[in-house]
Amino acid sequence: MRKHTLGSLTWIRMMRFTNQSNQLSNDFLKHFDLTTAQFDVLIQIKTFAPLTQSQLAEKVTVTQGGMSRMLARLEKDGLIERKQNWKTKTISLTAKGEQMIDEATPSQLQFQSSFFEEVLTEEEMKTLNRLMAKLEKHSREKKLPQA
Amino acid sequence: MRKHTLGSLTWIRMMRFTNQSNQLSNDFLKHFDLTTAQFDVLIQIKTFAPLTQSQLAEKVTVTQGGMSRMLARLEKDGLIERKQNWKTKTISLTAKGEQMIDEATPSQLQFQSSFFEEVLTEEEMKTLNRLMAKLEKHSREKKLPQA
DNA sequence: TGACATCACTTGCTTAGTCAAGTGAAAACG
DNA sequence: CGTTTTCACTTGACTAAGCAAGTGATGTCA
Repeated sequence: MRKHTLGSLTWIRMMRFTNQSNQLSNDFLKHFDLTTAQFDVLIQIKTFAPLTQSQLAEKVTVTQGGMSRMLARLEKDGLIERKQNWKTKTISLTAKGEQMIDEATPSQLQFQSSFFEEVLTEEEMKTLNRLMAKLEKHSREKKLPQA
Repeated sequence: MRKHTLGSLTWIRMMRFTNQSNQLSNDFLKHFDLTTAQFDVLIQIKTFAPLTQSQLAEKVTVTQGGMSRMLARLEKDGLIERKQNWKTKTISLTAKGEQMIDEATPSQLQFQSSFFEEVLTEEEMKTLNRLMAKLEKHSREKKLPQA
């Protein structure tokens, strides 16, 4: 028992790390009345608007149902608008949403980076980024049925 | 705008990757009627029992409230037992829980490893593990008030 | 034109987790 | 002995997400 392979060890560590840093991030974003998940969605909208819910869901790797609820909350808070447009709903930021994300972005990106910059060397960060790119791509492909 | 630093890019990638692989893991564990979160908790109990709820919560980086609920579910499913023991509750696996975790562990660890082994070289995996160890330790320290 | 299929989104039910207020037993103080 | 603190845990209200069934508008085909 306990065949803790290198991979499973790394996996646990990564889970714990993302968990911790996500909580810290939520904490940090409280100034702006945002959560990490909301920030992520808003930044995608800002960057890629106009787009539909399904496109957005795909970008942040969430199900359509999850996205539907998330957007309902953001709409209730007045950060985004959804317009029924032919068969789909087109999503865009409201002025308030725009302002919010612009305000939060610089410090939030800085905050995210700090998790890495405070412990790793420039070289290590590049390596890590490269490895994560590989891993992410692979898991994404694995997720798709059999495309 | 869009000062996407190296760190923030890496962060997003890691988030997406853990998200994806977590879902795949949940999918995989469905054979055993378990979720990733439950598997994680059970394995900790198996390894460190007997222990209290707060100790367990600390190990899997969850709040006490979260742990209370998690254990309530596991108890309802008959996988663990909680005994009021002086002031604290002592947690242990039932026979059913023990059997479940023993059955699931080898393939689940193998599955977790596969995310890495299928894309990275031995050398890269070692590097990644080392970097994650650093990062995890750091974020853990950051999380504690000011200890 | 009417029956059916498809598509984009919503919703009920569930797991998982957060925070903060609440509870109940034991300890410590006076 | 009674009051107050402390501790370990629970619980209510909430965000976030998954799956699967449901809805409603649009397209297709006989």
